[in-house]
Amino acid sequence: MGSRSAHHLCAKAMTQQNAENQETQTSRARDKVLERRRMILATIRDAAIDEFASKGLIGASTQAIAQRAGLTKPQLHYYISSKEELYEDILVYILDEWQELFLSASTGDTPADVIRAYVHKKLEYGRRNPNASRLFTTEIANGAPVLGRHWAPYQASTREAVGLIQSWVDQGLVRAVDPLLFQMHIWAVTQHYADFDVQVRNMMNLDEGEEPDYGQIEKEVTSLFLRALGIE
Amino acid sequence: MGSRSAHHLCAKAMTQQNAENQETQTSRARDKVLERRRMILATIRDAAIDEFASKGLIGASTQAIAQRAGLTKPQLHYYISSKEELYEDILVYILDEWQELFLSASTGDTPADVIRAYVHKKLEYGRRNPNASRLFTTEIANGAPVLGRHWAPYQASTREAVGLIQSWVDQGLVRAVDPLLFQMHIWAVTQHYADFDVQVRNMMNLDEGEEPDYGQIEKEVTSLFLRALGIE
DNA sequence: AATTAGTTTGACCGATCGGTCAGATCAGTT
DNA sequence: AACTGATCTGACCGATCGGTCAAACTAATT
Repeated sequence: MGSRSAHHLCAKAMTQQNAENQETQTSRARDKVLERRRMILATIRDAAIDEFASKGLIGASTQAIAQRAGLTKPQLHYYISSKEELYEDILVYILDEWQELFLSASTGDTPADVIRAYVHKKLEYGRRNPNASRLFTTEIANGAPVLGRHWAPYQASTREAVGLIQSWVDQGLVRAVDPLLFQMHIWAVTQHYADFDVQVRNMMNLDEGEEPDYGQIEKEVTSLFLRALGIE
Repeated sequence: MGSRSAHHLCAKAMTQQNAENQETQTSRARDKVLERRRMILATIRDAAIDEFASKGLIGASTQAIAQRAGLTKPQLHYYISSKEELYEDILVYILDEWQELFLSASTGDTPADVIRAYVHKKLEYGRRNPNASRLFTTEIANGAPVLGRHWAPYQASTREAVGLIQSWVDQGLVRAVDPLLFQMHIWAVTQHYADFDVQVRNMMNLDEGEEPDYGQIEKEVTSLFLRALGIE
C-alpha cells in the first residue's frame, strides 16, 4: 500500500526523476533522495488525513496541512500539485488499504469464522486509523463528490462477499438473509465505532483519554451478526 | 419543533420585536410581519442544512446559503447573526427533532413491538430528512466541535433506553445483550441508510433517481435485531 | 402627507484562501 | 573550488471569505 502512494503523490517532484535523466548522480545518492521524499510524502499524507478528517475537503487549508507536517506552504506545494489532488490521492490510498478488509473466506472456514475475522479486522482498523475512517465517512456523507469516480474495485469486492453469503444461505448453513444488506449492516456497525468515537465515548461517560472496551464491543458486534445468521 | 427554531434563529430581527415596543402597529400587521419572518427563517434553515450537509461548517459559504434561500448576503445577515450561530442553531434544531425518535415503550408493548417501531421511525426520518441526518453525521465524524456542548438531553434519552432494554433482559423476555451497545447498533445501521445513501445506491446498482427498496431494508434491519434478541 | 418600523441594496472592510515565482540555499559530484 | 540538481523561502497574486454599513426603499399607521 505504501508503494501505491508513491505513484499518486508528489506529481511535480517525481516527474523530474521519472524522466530517467542521465547518471549525473550515483545511485546511492539518488536512493537517499528518493527515500527522503517518500518519508516527507508519508508525513504530508498523515497530516492531510488529520486535517481533512476534521475539516473536510473545502474546510481544510493547505496552510494548516503544511504546518502540521512541519513544512511551509510553498514547500508543501513543491511535493504536491494541488489540494484537490492530494485529497483524491488520499481517498484512493485509503480505499486501497480497505481492499484487504472485505469479507473473504479460505477453504475450511465456517461462516462463523469468516464473520468473526471480518468484524475483528474491521474494528481493529477503525481503532488504529480513526481519521482515515472519518475522512472516508465525511466524503460519503457529503455526497461522495470526489470518490464517486473511484469505487469500481469496491463494487467487485462487494459482489464477491454477496456471493459468499448467498452460498451459505443456499447450502442451508445459515438462516436466510439478504446478503447485500447483511454485509452493509456489518460495515455500518463496525464503521460506527471509528467515526462516532466522540459520541460513543460520550454515551459511555468516558473521559478524554479513556478508550472504550473493544473486547466487549467486538464480542457484542460479533454476537449480533452470528445470531442473525442463526449460528450462535 | 417549528416553534423552537423561532427562538434560536433571527437574533437581530427578533430583538427589535421582543422589546415589547409600544403599540404603533395594529396586531394584525405585526402578526403578518412575524409570519413572514418565520417563513424566511424556515427557508434559510432548509437551505443551510443542504449546504452544511454537503460542505461542512467551514466549507459552506454564507453566500451560497443566501443564494439557495433566494436572498442576498446582507439580507441573510439581517435574519441571522453569524454562520457559526446558524450552524449551532440548526444542530440543536435537529437534535430536538430526534428526541421523539428514541426507543420508548408504552405499557403493553412487547420488546418486538418497540424494536419494530423504533427501526421504522428511524428509517423513515432518515429517508425524509437525509440532509439533516448527514449534517449531524458530518459534525460528529469531524469530532463534534460544536455539538459537544449540547447533547446532555441526548444522554438522558440514552439512559432511559438502556434501562428499558436491561429490564427486558432481567425479565428474561429477550436474550442477554449489552443494552448500550445494542442501542448504538440500531442507531448505526439505521443512520447508515440516510448518511451513506450514495454508497448504498451504488452497491445496489441504482440510477440517480431510483430509491432503494425501503420495505426490504426495514424488514432486514428489524429481523437483524429481533434475532439478536432471540424473538424472531 | 407625514411618520414610523421593517427591509433591501451596493459598496466596502480586513482576513484568509490556493497557488506561484524568482532567487537564495543546500548537498553531493567532479 | 566550481558546478549541478534538489530544496527552501519571502514576497506576492487574484479570488473569496464572513461580516458591516449608510443610504435607499417599502408598507402600514396616523
